[in-house]
Amino acid sequence: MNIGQAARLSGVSAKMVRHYESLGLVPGVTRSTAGYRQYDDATVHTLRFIRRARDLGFDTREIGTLLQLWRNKKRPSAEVKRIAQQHVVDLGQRIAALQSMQRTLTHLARRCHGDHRPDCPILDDLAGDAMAPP
Amino acid sequence: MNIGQAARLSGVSAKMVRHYESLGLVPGVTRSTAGYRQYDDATVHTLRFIRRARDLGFDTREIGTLLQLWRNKKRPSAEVKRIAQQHVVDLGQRIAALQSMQRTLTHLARRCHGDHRPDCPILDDLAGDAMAPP
DNA sequence: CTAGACCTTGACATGATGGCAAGGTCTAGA
DNA sequence: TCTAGACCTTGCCATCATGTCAAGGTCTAG
Repeated sequence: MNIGQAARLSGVSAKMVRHYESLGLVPGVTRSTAGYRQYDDATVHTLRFIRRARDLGFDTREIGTLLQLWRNKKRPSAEVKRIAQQHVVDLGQRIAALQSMQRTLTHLARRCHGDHRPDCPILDDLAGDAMAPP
Repeated sequence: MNIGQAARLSGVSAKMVRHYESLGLVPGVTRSTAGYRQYDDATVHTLRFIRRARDLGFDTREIGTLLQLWRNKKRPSAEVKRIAQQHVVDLGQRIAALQSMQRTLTHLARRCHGDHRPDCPILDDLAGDAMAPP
């Protein structure tokens, strides 16, 4: 099958299929006489794996490692688990950072009148004139 | 003062000071005869404003708007509040997406033995062989 | 034979930031 | 006065995952 169909079946855009190939995540593709990439079900399966891993927030480096482990029938599951747990920690840090921003902004917005008047604790905070706690 | 000192005082790297200038976030800088950018306290104040806004996750477009409002003494605070609240919503969406990933991965990792054996629900999930719920 | 769908490569853009390189300038100390 | 070292300038490249566009080749159904 051609790249378009592989893309449709896997949920990965044709562009990204080529990109993953250039990164070495998908093994060497065979080509038709005209130079078209030819895919089989196994490759589509790999692409779906990549897609799912991306959806879970893994970056391409991590996905490369996961693919190796997936292919290695003698892998120790501990290694997979370690990667997953590290990723859970990373996600937690990113979540915490965003939550901290959100908390601050929510508090500031609550104290802002939000009418035609110009005075605004949000701008005051950004400008560094932090008010004393109430 | 030169760019290095302005950078130190504002917490914005010299590189980014120049970048914000190119984006028009900081007003035209005066130059010394040798071509060095010269800054005053007002500009440092603006740079601190930008830094704080970045720390709260605003992108440069939003920061541009916030700066305009900050400079406009007749601004309606409602407009600032609207931007802040929209940003809170955006943050919420990003947080939710990350939390969803984190939840999924945490569940999968919990079910993974994490020892020398190769079978691993994490890889099974990525490969699409989702197991039926227990 | 041809229109239209599909494929190829390659270049450029995003957004915020870092790094490097080649060259000019300023300042304190010998 | 010379000089080392710190500082400044511009400009280009890289990141990361993804999209878009362009110019050109190929395939297929009518």
